Amino acid sequence: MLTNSLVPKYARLQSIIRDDIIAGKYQNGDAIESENQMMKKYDVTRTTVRRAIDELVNEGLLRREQGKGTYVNFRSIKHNMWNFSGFTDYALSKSKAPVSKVLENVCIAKDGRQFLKLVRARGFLTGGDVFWQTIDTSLLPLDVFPGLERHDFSQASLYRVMKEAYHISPQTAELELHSIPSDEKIRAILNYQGDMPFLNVTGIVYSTERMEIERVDVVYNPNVKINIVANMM
Amino acid sequence: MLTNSLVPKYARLQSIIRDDIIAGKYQNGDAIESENQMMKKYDVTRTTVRRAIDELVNEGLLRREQGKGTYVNFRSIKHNMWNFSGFTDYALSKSKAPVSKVLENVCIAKDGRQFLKLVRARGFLTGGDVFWQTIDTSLLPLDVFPGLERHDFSQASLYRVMKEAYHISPQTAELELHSIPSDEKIRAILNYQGDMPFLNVTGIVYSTERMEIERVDVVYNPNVKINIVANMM
DNA sequence: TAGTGGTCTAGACCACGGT
DNA sequence: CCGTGGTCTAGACCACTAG
Repeated sequence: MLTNSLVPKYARLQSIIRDDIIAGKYQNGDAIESENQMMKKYDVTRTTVRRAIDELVNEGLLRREQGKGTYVNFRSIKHNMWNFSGFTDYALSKSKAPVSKVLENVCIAKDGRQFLKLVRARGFLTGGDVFWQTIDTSLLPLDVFPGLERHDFSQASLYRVMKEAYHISPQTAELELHSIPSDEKIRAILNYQGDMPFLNVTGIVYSTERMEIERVDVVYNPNVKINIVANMM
Repeated sequence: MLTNSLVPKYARLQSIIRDDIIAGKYQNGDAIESENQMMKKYDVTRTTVRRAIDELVNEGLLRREQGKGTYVNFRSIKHNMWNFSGFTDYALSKSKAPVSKVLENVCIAKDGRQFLKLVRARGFLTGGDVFWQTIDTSLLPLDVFPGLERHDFSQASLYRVMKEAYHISPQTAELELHSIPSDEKIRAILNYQGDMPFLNVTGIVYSTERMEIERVDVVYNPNVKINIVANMM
């Protein structure tokens, strides 16, 4: 059933199950086939079946119940993230497909300098659905990054372009945390149905040479878990 | 090394590794021991080692690189203007008079342990007026701090008591950020007139000996500026 | 080439839930 | 009782990285 290929078996099985769920083969709350059934059906070991299911549980699409079965679970997704090291790398490190939608991309003047204003919705693509995580607004000084406005940031990673095209790396961010009220525009962009207010982080990113390279403003989907580790000494 | 118990081996190994990271045995970016080394050291199979590491990768604390190793991934906050290094010291450093009002001070049981639950409003006294900054809820394990409930925390600094009476110092906090809706009770306690939602930080504080010494839940007055410096490399 | 992580097999025993 | 998911062993082969 699952013959050899470049992509691992567990990943292909994962896609098969996810497609079944998205296609509506199972309804929300339905039990999927048992691990034993899948072993035989796809001629793989239980380890491989479990790995495929593990990934889907992590995506939030499935839920296990010991002694009973594995159930379809359409609910909010939890991600641990602290995305100032770059959303793209974060997504890839979790084997998720990062998606960016450019909402605004203009050159503006501020404080006597020219900036590229870049507004993007960021999310993960999973089985045809996008789970929107953040709305990122970046102000990028064009005297530091001349020609930056010609990149397509729906595809390219901002920090990767900084490093590879300009040889500038972000090092430190000075940030300020806010809580902001629920807002219809934000809710629409993030496709967020709940009533919670939003977490908003603004600040300035500095390069290894202590140059100011970005002013950031990030609004997080309340479904995103944001964890940090603070040193107290 | 990992003898039988109720909690699975991979989870205990996971805790060991995480504690090592939090305790600073590895710096950010350091490679941890290889899977093979851990197999021998803890006398478990590679599957178990990998499971423990998988969980930590999922938490965002580790990152794997094929052919190279597994690296510590957390981004520590360099210095924080907020309360986790001690509200009292923070206030004094700003030449303000700290004020605490104890809202609740009870012993409770949770997870089979006894805790002191301490709820305090914290603020600055300026010209006869108090500007309330935060509402701190602390759960303090009484097996770690026997007799803690006899202190008067409207006067005493919690962290000072920890250090001086118990010789235990907070070192690291693992925190989660939330935005929570405006709430009449909170508004009343903080004497906050506006309509902004609140920033809420919850987490666990660890001592220099990697012991869990406090569970915190802090709600901030929206008038408070919360700044952090994040290291991105 | 030696060491690392990535995948996979073929078993085993356990705890839990429902019949 | 049987079937479910939860944990674990003891291997194997692979792809990748670095000296």
